Amino acid sequence: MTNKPQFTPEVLKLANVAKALSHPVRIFILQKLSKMNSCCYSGDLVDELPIGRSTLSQHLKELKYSGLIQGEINPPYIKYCINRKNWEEAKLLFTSFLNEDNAEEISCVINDTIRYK
Amino acid sequence: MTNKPQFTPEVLKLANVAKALSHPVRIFILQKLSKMNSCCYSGDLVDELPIGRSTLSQHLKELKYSGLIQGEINPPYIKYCINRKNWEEAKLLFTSFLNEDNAEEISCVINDTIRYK
DNA sequence: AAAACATTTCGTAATTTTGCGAAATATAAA
DNA sequence: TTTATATTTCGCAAAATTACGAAATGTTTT
Repeated sequence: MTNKPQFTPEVLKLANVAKALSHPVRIFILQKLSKMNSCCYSGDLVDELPIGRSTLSQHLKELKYSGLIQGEINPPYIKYCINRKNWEEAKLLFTSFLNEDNAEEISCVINDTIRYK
Repeated sequence: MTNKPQFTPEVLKLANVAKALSHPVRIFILQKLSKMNSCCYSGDLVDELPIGRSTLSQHLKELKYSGLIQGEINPPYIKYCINRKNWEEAKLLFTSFLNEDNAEEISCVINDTIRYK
């Protein structure tokens, strides 16, 4: 009879982002792509990573699925870039999670603008 | 022939912390414990989570293994608290990773317009 | 049209993760 | 000493993750 509680959407989102970041290959890719105006091709990345092409492709697929990156088809290449909107959202989520212990200033986002109370 | 590169210790550490955070149960626990002076008993947590006791115990074990929490034996209870030192280190690692995009651009795309139409 | 190229998808295998209930451990209370 | 309590460990099963090479897809170049 004791109803088991559900996770809040925020907790679920955080866990999903963390899962996307939970492999060295994916950390490496995001570290690269998150830098300003940086985009990459799968073929460039594979030379910098200790994995094969098809495995890299799977990691890129996962990052795409998580929304953190996007692939722009530019035949016969695919140009991968960070998805700025989702990346910023993930950053915000994580930053507030990591600083919940010492937050004294409350911030909120309205219409994509960060406002401080 | 082409020597495959290794991951830097920083990338490996980040991936490990992210893995520790990659499950809603573990996010929930850390969210709780990271608040100032907050500690919990396994029995308190299980009522707030949609999993059984033995499963919770496994998640706690994993968080302990990752170094983010610690368990103080307080018979017959075990009091779980954040490991402040490691938590702060993880926060620092993550914060700088998430804000690397403000750093200098390193792009692997050169002469995009010339090479690709 | 054929060959070369960039990348993904498929099929498969090994390993890890997640979850549960039962049993074990260890202490406290009766 | 028996019983109750708090928690973990064990044994198991289902599902997910990671990795690879081969084959497939689609685009250029020759």
